[in-house]
Amino acid sequence: MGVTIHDVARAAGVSVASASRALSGRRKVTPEVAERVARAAAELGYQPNAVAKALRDQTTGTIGMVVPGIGNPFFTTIVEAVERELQNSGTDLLLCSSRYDPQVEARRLETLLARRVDGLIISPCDIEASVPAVLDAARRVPLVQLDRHIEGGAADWVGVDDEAGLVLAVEHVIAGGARSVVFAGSRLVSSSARLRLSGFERAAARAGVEVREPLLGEFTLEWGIEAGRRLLGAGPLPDAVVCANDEIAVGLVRALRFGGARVPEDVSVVGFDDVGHATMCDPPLSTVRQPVEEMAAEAVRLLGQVKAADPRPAQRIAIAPRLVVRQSSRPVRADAQ
Amino acid sequence: MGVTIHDVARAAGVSVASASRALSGRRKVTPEVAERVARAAAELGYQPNAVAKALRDQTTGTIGMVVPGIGNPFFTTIVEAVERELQNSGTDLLLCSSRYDPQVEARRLETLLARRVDGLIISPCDIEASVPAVLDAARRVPLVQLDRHIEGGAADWVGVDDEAGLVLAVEHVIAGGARSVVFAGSRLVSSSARLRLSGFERAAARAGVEVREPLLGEFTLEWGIEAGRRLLGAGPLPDAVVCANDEIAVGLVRALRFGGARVPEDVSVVGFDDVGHATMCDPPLSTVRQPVEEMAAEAVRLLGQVKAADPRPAQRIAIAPRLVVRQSSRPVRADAQ
DNA sequence: ATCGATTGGGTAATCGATTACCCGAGTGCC
DNA sequence: GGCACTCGGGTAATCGATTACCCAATCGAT
Repeated sequence: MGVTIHDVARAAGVSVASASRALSGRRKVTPEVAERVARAAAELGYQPNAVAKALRDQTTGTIGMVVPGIGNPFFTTIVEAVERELQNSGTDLLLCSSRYDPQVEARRLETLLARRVDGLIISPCDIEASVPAVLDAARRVPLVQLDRHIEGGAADWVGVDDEAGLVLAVEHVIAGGARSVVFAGSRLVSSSARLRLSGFERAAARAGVEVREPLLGEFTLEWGIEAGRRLLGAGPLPDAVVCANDEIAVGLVRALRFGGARVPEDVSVVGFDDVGHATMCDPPLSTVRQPVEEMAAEAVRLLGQVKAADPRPAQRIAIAPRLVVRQSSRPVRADAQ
Repeated sequence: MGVTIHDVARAAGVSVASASRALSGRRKVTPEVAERVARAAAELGYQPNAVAKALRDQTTGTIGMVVPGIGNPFFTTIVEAVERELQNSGTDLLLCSSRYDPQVEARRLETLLARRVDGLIISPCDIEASVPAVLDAARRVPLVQLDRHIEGGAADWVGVDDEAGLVLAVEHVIAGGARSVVFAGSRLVSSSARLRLSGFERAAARAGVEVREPLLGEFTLEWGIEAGRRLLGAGPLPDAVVCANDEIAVGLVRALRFGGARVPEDVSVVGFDDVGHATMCDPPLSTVRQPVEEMAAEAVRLLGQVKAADPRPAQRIAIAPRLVVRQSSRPVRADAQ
């Protein structure tokens, strides 16, 4: 363990400078030297020490990513997309989970900064509580928020247009004939949770349909099941339930069916995200697709342009979502509208 | 950006040695010096450079983990468990996905080694093709295999006793009255895939029941659905299907029900893993539970003991799985056996 | 008073790779 | 032949934190 460039240089009978130059090709050496160094490196199994290189170059070839949790399939999908995107540029990803806890999130950011990552991509777990840690990090290193963001708009962000997505979903169920709608989402702790609710409310109000009290819990299958139970226990069902993500929608459909309701005949259900198993549940879920690949590519591209403590105004790139109609919502009626 | 210990020392009016000692507490300094250094560090917002520290100490406080993919809920669960386990010792996790590709896996190992991780935890994607990269890595740094492993037994391993788990599952469905059984698993590219099949075959042969041709594909929901379709298209259903993981089982149940078969009345279905949504599908899935927390704890503990190129024989720690009976399998009949 | 030990602080080496800087040899041109 | 360049190689500084080593001051004991 621990073959250094000095060992290679000695074995090749040249100076460390020549060895380094031969290996990196950043300055010319005679073919003779190049040959000897290459042979020595191969024989000794030399592998450059990335730590030393990072110290000298003041750059680690690493970017840090912090997401609320990797249990949620949306985040695993976006992590994979970011990793794929980075691979092209030879940078590695240090992945951390904040476990939906702003304190853990702040600690993870600290250690990523101590490890001198070249940049950060973060989906802040809490729209308010995450503010100080995120702004502090953005002051020290290029940072881009992906999907979720903190309030105030002071840091760059790439994500889907949450409000527009919910408008699509609401207009779709109304076009299918729904006269009463309800929103099943998450407590309003994240930007996604808030914007999706407000998009829902705006579209529903504009359409003039009956709007029930929203059901707010977690972004999980469990909460979807619970929300379905509550709907069943609260008198006549609404015509449509619009959910803040697919997990909730899948759980909700399951609970409604278990309680004897038919989907979509009695109730239309629409999800959000279109990752994971939306195509493979029963019935296949109508949902709003987030363009995950595009978001990841855009985040990486933007990260390359951002500088730490950038004085220029923060960019906010909202990518348009797309409605994907499957079988959990009633088809659009010819006489609608 | 870039406050160094020299800056702190200058601001405090002491040498870098004193500053370092005051901050680390590894040698005594006068209260006066301690106070001035602490104040200077706080005022300047000093944060030690982990890269420089790693170079000097020859240890990075980081361990690398390579799993086949984070789309599979079993791996996300085990990653989370390992991360929790490591957090206590203050070490960070560099997580990589091999995407089920031995070449990608080898490259990821290379970069983790270049970054001088203090250890590696790996679930090798291919029982044969992963051999050279894993053995090479084990020669250079402490390495523990978790869950999957390479053939030959040359590297340490922690996991569940796959064969024993399948025996539990088979004996359970037979106790429930099954006279014909089939295995739905994955192509035999990983140790898990092979051992689970062999456990199945051994138990079924011993019980003397009819054994159909196994269905081998991927560890995914999609493959479970496909496997279910194939069963439906191949004449009379077997009494029981034992699956290599829960994803397959959930997909298979869905396909069978869609095709009109009743679970568990017509067919018993048993999964493996008991992570993710086994409790929340319909019907709740009977499965073999992997003690993920315990496996993660054991892997981290073992990693602390392993040395690179350890001459002592490799350890193989197989933790006993536990059968969890829910509603996808017929209950054990009083008259059985 | 003197000697040895202890205490606390400073200087500089160290980790490994890169590269600024310097130097000698060779080349081309007048 | 002499001058200006180019080319390729070597020496040592650099990145930042830690610590081996050294030194001065103080204290206690004889």
